[in-house]
Amino acid sequence: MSAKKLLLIDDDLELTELLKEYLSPQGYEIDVAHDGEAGLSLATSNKHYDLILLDVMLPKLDGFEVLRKLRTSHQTPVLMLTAKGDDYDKIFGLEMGADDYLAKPFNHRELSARIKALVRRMALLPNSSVKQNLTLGNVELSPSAQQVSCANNIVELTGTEYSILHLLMVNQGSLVSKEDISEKVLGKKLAAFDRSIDMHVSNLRKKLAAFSPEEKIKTHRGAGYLYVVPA
Amino acid sequence: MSAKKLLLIDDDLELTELLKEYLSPQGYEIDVAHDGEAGLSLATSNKHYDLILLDVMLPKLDGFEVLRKLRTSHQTPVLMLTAKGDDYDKIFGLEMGADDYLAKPFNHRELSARIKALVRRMALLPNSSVKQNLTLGNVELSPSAQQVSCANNIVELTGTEYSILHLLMVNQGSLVSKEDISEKVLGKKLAAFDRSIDMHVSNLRKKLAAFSPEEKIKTHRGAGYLYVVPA
DNA sequence: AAGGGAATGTAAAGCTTGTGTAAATGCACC
DNA sequence: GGTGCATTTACACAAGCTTTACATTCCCTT
Repeated sequence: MSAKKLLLIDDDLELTELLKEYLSPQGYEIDVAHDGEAGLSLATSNKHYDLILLDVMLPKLDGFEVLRKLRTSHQTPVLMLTAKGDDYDKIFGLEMGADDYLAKPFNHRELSARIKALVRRMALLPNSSVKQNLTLGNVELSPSAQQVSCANNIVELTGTEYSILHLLMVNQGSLVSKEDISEKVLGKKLAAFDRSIDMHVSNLRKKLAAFSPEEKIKTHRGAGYLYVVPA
Repeated sequence: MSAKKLLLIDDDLELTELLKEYLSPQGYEIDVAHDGEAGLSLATSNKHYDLILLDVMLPKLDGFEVLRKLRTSHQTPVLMLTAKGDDYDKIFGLEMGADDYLAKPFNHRELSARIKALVRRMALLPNSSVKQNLTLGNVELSPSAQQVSCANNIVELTGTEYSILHLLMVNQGSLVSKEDISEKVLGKKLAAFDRSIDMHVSNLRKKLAAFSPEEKIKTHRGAGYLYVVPA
């Protein structure tokens, strides 16, 4: 198991130094950003952090904003930190997609335990360590670049289209319901008469068909979609 | 997506009732156990909870013990609750494999938010249910894809046809009445002069016959249908 | 053995509903 | 205000479930 990479986003220089010194010996690699913009840019870089520690009070872009923007493209676990022990803040952060929340001042051993719990849990996820390319037929999907090529042509996909294709390809040969797609890709329950998944699939098919005629995403009426690998 | 199943293990009857009433309307199915042994036994049953809420102070088997034993076989996410807000307890729980820790008395909205965060994160796991294929003779039925192949040809079936075939194959060698088929597949009682089951069976036979001549679905006049596997 | 009625087989028509997709709208970001 | 993407709206279409209609088969009765 390689060292886990953490990103610490906090403007308190004293605290970041302290945490760095405290966590490094525990086998973590730690990068630090001191404002929201720098943090977001690191978080969305190709460094692939295992966990982000995010302060709420930040210059340039506050913690909630960083989280919101991050979640439009990344699912990296986030542990939020805050000076305010305020319940409302906690709830807000968690609902926005944070995985945990700790109020300052915190017991450093509790922080360490919570980091460990999150990292441990994430390690159970598939592909968390190695993001390898996924090739099926003439479609190749590279998670590191969030890019797809089909018959050696680069296909320009939006983030959502990419995520749907990824989900379908990972579950290749198995049916994936629209409910599942909605929850895993859009992060919300599928509402009645919601057609957005259909639209994304439609666009996805159109883009893939431009380079590869054979049908890859099959519809199972009333059940969901299915990615089939051509024999 | 079906409702998330939670298991609440706590001996405080008042609290469990309260939580049940608070969480049920939010779309969770909640089972309750009032001591450690009952809780552990439910947790390790085949109910497959999405999340376990575990009190520390419990009769018969304390929360830490429940967690320790659970973790020898299961990875179900656990959120621990405790009357003591003591940091040492928190750290101990988290290090033992809990995913989160909340001290009583807690803000119910914070609990709700933390449950949501854990469930959301777990939903990113791949579909764990590994459904086994069912093969009889040269007919192979794959539940994950809701697809059937016969003599290695993919047979295009509608959802209803698939369900009927599945039902008949599961009950291979024994008779299945039209009443049963109607109730289990169509979800309604069979009405007099209703011919729709006959139609589905007719279409099913036609599609299977295209790849395999021998008769597979036999009619028992006045009784129902029967899937026979050739000797 | 023959006739008749009831259950079944199935083609075709009817009807409901999910799906494909263009276009409009909304929304955030620049 | 323009761009890019997600979502909603709208409508046509097609899939597939059910009904109808008639042919056929199977028993049961005589």
